Amino acid sequence: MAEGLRERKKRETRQRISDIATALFVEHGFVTVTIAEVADAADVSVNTVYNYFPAKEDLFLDRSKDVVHRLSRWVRGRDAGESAAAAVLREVRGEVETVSPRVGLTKDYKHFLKVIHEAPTLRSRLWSVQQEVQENLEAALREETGAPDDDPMPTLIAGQINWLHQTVMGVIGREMVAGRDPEEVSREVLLLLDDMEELLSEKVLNYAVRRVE
Amino acid sequence: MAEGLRERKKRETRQRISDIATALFVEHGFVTVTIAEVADAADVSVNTVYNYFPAKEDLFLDRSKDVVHRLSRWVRGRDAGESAAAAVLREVRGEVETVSPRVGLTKDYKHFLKVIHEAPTLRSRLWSVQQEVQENLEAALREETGAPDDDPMPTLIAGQINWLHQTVMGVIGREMVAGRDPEEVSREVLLLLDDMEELLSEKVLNYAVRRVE
DNA sequence: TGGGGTTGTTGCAAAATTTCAGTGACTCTG
DNA sequence: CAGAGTCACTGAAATTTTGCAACAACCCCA
Repeated sequence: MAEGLRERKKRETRQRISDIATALFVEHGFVTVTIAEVADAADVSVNTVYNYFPAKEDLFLDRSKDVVHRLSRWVRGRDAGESAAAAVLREVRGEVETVSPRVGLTKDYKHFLKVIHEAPTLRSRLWSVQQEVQENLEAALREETGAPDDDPMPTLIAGQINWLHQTVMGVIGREMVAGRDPEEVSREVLLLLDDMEELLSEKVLNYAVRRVE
Repeated sequence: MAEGLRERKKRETRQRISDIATALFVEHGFVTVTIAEVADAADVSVNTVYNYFPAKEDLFLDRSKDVVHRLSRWVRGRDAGESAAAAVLREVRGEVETVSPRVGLTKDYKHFLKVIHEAPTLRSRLWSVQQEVQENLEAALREETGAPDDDPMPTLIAGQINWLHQTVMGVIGREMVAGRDPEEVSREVLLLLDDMEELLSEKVLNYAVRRVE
């Protein structure tokens, strides 16, 4: 099962292109940097870039793709006796408390978001990533609870949990772009999370509780 | 204040382009139809099309733009003694009960959604419209309640209400694309709305209640 | 170890989207 | 009615994106 040279090179090339592109975008902006420039800097042809990334936006959002499975992963990993929403709350609080870059609590996240902010097509794509997160979560909930296909509850709960996550990411983004201090934002968001938990109904907070053995 | 010949022609041209484009997209799909074909059919130059619409997607989503103010309008028009969420629930139920095309309960909505479904860039753009709806609602809530800028509550409530709306539109879309009967979907969605109302906390249901004179 | 199939890469070319600067008709003001 | 300004429209160019055929590096198996 050892990975061949071919596959490694492929992965390396892809990563290199994405990294170089991201760096260029952060420095000069998304619209100004052309695909040709990216290809030049990465020392590949333009076609090779398109071989890995369907569109220009994918060059920048490639790393955001791991967020897609975050919520479903957290839910699947919930403790015994813990509900889906409770698990997500716990995990989010953990990330926020530790001022983790994974939730954007880092100085340079600002530059990242700035690129997205000034490129409408990128912003659109980011929202559709959020949508993927929710669809993914819904599937996980349906699987974990064994709810039938016509049961709307997984859809609804996924929406509620996604609201939680999306709002937190949104607020963090807004504050970081404003140049706030990560530690400070962390403290504020923890308070916000308390507010949000209070806004969730008991039905949401008690959905998909993992059976205690 | 009479509208000059210039402005009328302008509006007419814009509308004509959008209409023709939409018809072509519905018939042949979004990717297949080229801007040049749209321009030809509308008897204008390609550049004129771009004069009115910043990007190809805007040709199709132009009519969806009035959805942006829907939630904020409903909230601003809430009855005395009625909360923001209650007003939205009431209005949505009204639209669904009357099997209104405004919420997509119509046979030909299917073709409309099909165009969006098979064009990733269009789908992205649609999500960002939803986002605009929420931002708009948040602003309305902040204005109506007079909440200070650092009060997170309007953001949170807007998110909750937007969840309501977005989920309803999503379910309707899904069912209509599946070829379901509008009347039938209407009945189902009314039940769904009851489920959703039960999932909303009292805090949400009682936010921004209009003072009784 | 060598050959045949697979596959990533590339150059070339074309189609389509999108941007830009100019032009001419219309409008408004004095 | 003269002149300045505005604005829709146009032609040309830049950029993104797709398609195809060729090439070379890698992988697998005899």
